[in-house]
Amino acid sequence: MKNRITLKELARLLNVSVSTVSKALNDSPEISPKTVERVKELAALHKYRPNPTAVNLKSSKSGTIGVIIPNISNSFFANVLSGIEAEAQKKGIQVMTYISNESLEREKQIVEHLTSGFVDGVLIAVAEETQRQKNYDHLKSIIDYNIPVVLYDRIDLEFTADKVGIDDRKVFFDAAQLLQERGRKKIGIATSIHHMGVGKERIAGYRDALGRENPYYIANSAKMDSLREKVTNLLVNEKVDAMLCSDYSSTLMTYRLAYEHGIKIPSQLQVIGFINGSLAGYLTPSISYIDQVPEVIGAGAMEVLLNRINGKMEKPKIKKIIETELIEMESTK
Amino acid sequence: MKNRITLKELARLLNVSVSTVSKALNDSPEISPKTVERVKELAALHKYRPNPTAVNLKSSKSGTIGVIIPNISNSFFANVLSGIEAEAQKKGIQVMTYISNESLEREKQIVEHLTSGFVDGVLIAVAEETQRQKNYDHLKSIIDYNIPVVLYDRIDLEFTADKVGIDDRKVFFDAAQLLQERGRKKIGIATSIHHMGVGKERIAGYRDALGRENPYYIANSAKMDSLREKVTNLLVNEKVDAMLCSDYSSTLMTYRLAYEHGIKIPSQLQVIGFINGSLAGYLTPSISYIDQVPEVIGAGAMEVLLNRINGKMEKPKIKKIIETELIEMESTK
DNA sequence: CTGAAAGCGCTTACAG
DNA sequence: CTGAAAGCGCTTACAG
Repeated sequence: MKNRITLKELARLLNVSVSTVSKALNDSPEISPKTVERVKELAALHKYRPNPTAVNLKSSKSGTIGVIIPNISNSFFANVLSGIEAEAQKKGIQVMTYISNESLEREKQIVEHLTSGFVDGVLIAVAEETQRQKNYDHLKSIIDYNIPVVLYDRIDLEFTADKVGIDDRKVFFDAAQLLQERGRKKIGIATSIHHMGVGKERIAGYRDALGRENPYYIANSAKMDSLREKVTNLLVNEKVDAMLCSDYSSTLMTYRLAYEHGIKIPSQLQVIGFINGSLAGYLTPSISYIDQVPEVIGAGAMEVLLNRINGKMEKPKIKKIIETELIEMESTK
Repeated sequence: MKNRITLKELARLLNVSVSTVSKALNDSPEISPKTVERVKELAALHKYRPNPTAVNLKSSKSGTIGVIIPNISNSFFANVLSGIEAEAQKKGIQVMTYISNESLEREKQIVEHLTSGFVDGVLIAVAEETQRQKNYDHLKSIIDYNIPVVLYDRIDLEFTADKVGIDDRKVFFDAAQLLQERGRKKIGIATSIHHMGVGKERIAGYRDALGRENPYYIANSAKMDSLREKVTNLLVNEKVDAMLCSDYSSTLMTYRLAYEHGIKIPSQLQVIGFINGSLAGYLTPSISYIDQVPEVIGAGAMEVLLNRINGKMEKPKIKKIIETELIEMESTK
């Protein structure tokens, strides 16, 4: 058992005061070069590292941020976390991870924790239930405690905070247009997130592209059974010739249903999905997808948060839009 | 701006000492019921919560554990994290997440951080590079600092610590046997993790099942291009009639290559993969897979770690094996 | 250039 | 039953 050495112990061994040791290690100009050298040498020998808890207590900073993730099974969020963590590592920040599982109750508990002083800032994608109920009081309480909050990805909601995400409306507008350019006449949309802000924006983008004269084909449900039914209806009865899928589940389900009903992709049905790149290329056929660049969103959110923490930003909240890319693969060719 | 209220402030408002307030809030029998009530009332009014950093400093515990994840894009690890986080939440423990990206260098940096006193314990799945180089010195250093370490999932390596994972050898033995029972004669294996302990065990299980008399068909490479070539060779030239895939990438790649070469699943080729359940059912055809119950592994590892931290376990290190299940779907029927 | 003192927000052994 | 004091491991304004 190695016991971590403290300043006090170092001071005793060197026959100087604790203050001197502390200053020497922090390169204070007050201390003579000779002493600095002696101190640093011994510190290195004993592999001294300051106790982070003590430093935090003094500075009333924790060097830690909290990240709230709605659903880690969704690889999009896993990759956002990856971007956050990479950026944190560069800046020497620790990341506390919390998973809300889309639950308002759980989100409240997490926030309760966070406001007790664990973290210097919070990154959050608001849970589905929270958005459905439009209950943002707990989020306000974070801000009341003077802890900066940045919303990532799920940014289309009526809550004032810094936001980092994509332009959901434009992305879907562009995607629908691409399908039109490919000669598709009956374009449907599948979504399990239509009751969330981002979901609504995506549908709005789809409508914008189709225009008033064309009928809309919308399969929307957060319940998988019901979504399955609605998508099947679009594919089999309405015989749409293209599908736009707004999220991971609806993308995979659309693919699966086309397979089950013997509908050929892309000849009979073109598909654009929201799915991560590594999976997109493996699907059969490979699927055209919108690369949401999750790592970039994560890193961007982290950057905004750090600027906010360090007081480097103007008062008004900002909205940072990350550019996405539509990657064409077999499903639209 | 709400400033967090402190014990001192509370004491001032109540005209008692800080000690009294502290004891009252901690239900010390020393304090009169009346005082306890007064104190608690005011504390509740001001939503007092103890500063965790100060409490940590006193107790020299952080109530935090560190989790090192090799690769978060792999949904298996994302789900393990989910299990860890859920268990942590129950026990009131915070989780610091670190992603090694399979890099030894990064893993060393993370450990450097962890040993400076941030955490009470560490959960780790050792990075690929680390295992390849068998360089475990940094892990030993965690233990030297008296911080308990539990290895999860990647447990077949020569490093003594508590371990929680699955019986990789048996799982693959059983899977290969199932394919034999289904009448398959030429069973191949695809793996991108053959140089890791778990990968070796899986191949060993496959060999055990085939026995000495049958030829082995092994496609192994950590490089995707090279793996693609080797799997193609098994499928097209060797004409294997079943494939066992040891990990996420090799599973998806095998499926994709069968599709590209017009090989029908399951009639011409039966496949068993390592992939998460939600994806397995959506693939076309749906794929039989080994459910590694990642959440259970995460929760189990957390439990062992907490017991270790609280000194509730005997000296010798333990190995906890989690039961898996083979879920049959269309690809083996 | 060095050190004693105060303090970050708590807990707890000790005295009264 | 209450409070003063010491201490967890640091930093820093102040004195010398």
